[in-house]
Amino acid sequence: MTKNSKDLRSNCPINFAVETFGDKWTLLVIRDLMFKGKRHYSDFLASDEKISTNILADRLQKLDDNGVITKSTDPDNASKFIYSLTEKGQALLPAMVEMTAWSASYDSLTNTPTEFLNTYNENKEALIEMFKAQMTRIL
Amino acid sequence: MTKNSKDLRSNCPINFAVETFGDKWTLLVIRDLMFKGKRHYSDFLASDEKISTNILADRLQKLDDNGVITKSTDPDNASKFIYSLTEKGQALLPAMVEMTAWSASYDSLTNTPTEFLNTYNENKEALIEMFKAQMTRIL
DNA sequence: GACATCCACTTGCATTTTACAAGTACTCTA
DNA sequence: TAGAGTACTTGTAAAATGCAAGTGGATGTC
Repeated sequence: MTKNSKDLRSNCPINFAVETFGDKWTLLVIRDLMFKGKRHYSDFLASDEKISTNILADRLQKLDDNGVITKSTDPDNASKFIYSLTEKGQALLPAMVEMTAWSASYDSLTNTPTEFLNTYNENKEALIEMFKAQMTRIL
Repeated sequence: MTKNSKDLRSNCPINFAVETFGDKWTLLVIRDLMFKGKRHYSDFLASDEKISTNILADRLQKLDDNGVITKSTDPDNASKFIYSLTEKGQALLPAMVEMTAWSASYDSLTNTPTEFLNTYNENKEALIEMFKAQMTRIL
């Protein structure tokens, strides 16, 4: 098996998505990068869902392998690394917004601000553009 | 723990999505219902990714528990069951379309028709409406 | 009305993945 | 140069998954 042979179960796009982020943790890391401005290993560890350190290390490695994030040394502190979304990772924004809208609609306990759904319903594309601009500022 | 206590790791909408369909199989079942017109247990078993029967039974049960699908007896054959998407399940369509568009853009081996991305880029909402109409016809 | 078949599972068990706790190597800070 | 911080790795128990086989209630066939 060569490095580029991904050996997926099928070439269905939904399966590609599942094989990239279909587990209990990967989307939470992407969320932290995309919406919460987290960049350092310890930032992800500190998230509410309490990812364990070995799983975090594994997921960051896989996201890097899959070209969704990149890892670089922090210019402000050589003992730290900065993780950030690649263009491929940033391109998940519309999917993330749709998942958020779905959960906000069906989870009675959601912490999503009501303004999110309002804006989503009024002008979905504007909402996505707003997050895109925010993401660009963060990265 | 009562029946309605879901005991989620957090109330973040992305986490709600992850806890609903964040595993290697659930989205594939939803895909089969949403885009492939599959309805019977044996249809899901026959999908390319080769889900095993105990996992399928488990995922169908969980999707039912979570109100994403319903199970009813097939009027044409009393020994068969029909699984179908609830309104909550159908509401995942925009997220599924976005995931498909993402995979179609970044998976060089994708089997997504090129027409999908063309239509997506030209008029995303029309694409979603088209699939919504197709879904209504299927169900 | 017995008998095989179909369908939707369930069960048992080996393998893989995940969770939790502890430890390590490298870097920065005083 | 001692101590703290950061990003991991390692060990191991628990849980989830994969695979093969079995079960029980219709259904169809003679």
